Amino acid sequence: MMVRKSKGIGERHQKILGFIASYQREHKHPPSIREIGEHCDISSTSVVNYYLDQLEKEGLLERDRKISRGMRLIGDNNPLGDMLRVPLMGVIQAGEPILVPSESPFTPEDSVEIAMSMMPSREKGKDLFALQVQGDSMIDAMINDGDIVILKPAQDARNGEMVAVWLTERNETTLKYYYKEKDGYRLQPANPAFKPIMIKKNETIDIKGKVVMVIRKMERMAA
Amino acid sequence: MMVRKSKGIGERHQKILGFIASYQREHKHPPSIREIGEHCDISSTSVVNYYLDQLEKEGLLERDRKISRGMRLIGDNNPLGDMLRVPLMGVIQAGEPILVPSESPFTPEDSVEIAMSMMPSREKGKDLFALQVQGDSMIDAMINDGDIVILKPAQDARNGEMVAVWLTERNETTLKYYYKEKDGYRLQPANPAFKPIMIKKNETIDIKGKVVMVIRKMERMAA
DNA sequence: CTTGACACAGAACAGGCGTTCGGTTATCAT
DNA sequence: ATGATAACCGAACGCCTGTTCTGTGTCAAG
Repeated sequence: MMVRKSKGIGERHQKILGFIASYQREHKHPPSIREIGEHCDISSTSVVNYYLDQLEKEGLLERDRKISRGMRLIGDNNPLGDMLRVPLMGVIQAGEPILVPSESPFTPEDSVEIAMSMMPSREKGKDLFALQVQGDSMIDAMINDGDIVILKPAQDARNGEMVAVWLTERNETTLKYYYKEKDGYRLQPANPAFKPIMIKKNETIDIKGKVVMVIRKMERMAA
Repeated sequence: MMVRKSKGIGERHQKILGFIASYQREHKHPPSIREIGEHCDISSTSVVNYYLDQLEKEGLLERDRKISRGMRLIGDNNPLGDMLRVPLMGVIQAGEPILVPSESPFTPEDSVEIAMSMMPSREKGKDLFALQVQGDSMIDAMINDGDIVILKPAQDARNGEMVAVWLTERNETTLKYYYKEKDGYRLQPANPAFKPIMIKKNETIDIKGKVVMVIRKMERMAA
């Protein structure tokens, strides 16, 4: 028989970690000790328990004693994590006002999953929503056609925050950094190559939300 | 006593769903029927079972019969999901070559969590890595200072793919759309306002990887 | 009033499942 | 050789847990 001298983790440990991960991916709950044994060619539950204890000592696993399937993978092994499901409300484009989920009648055909750990500040509110940018009108905000922007509903903003605004007078939706100034507002593009839009006090701006995150998937591109 | 006429889900159902979600967030495994009962003020396991069956009929829950804690939330209720943990290898900036995780000696001080469902194509390979952009040198790629780019190691690319390249002759790292042409290569910026870089056949380009995704967190901005 | 669906309680049963303990084998340092 | 240690096995014990069955009170329709 194979004998290893108790240092670090061996092939058997790896196999068990891998099995727990794949099992949990499939069933969404951890396996039992006996299930681990079956799939890792260990005929005795006590041996599985033996390995599990070692993995716990190594800090790769945590166990809730006495609780069925009470184990969880730690660190890089853990395939599961908290995530936010953000409803994808539709598209945002220059010519049309964006649709903010005003209370109930929202039907997210699709949704976007974001890892909790990636969320800035503590915008962990459940009222976030996402829009897909259509067209090149947001280039000056460094946002491409097809990008997904995650927004948090808001009516006002603090200086330096990027907001989605509906410019009533200009009949335009845009994403800009917001600055309140003495004679009105300054809407600053993210791209320094573009000039800011100055809004006089008599004009109205309609802040729809704060931009929390921008995601761009690089699928492919037309030639 | 309260009596509801069997249509849809009521307050009790909501409470149970909420408890399962929060329990799973905390323990990383589902609760037992008795645990649900305790926290939802249901004194009999049969009643919990009763509600669980209804939730399953409503399609909000799935159950593995006979299996301890064998339940999972479906759809928007599910707080857990498959995610990829991508190692954050460091920074990418114009003046320096990027460090690609060449096999083993990689020490991801930090990592980035991406929902599996957000991954383009089937780049579900585990060899992805992330870099944080430093400086404004990638503006022409529509990528800001501070953005995080997810890369897939590659030595060559197909037309239309965005790649990270090290331009040996120019001593520069850049992100561009890649096009092979008759007399060399054309590296096209994402921002149409910028001109492409033409690479002659005698110059060498060193493709480091393909850009799979770009993520921008909008924390705040300096005034 | 009767009937029946519905919401719920409680207890008992049976299998699931973690734990424990006595034993066995193989390797290695002394 | 020999004792120590690591890596197993098998079975038994007992709590954990899902399931099932009987029973009760409420409310609305007939």
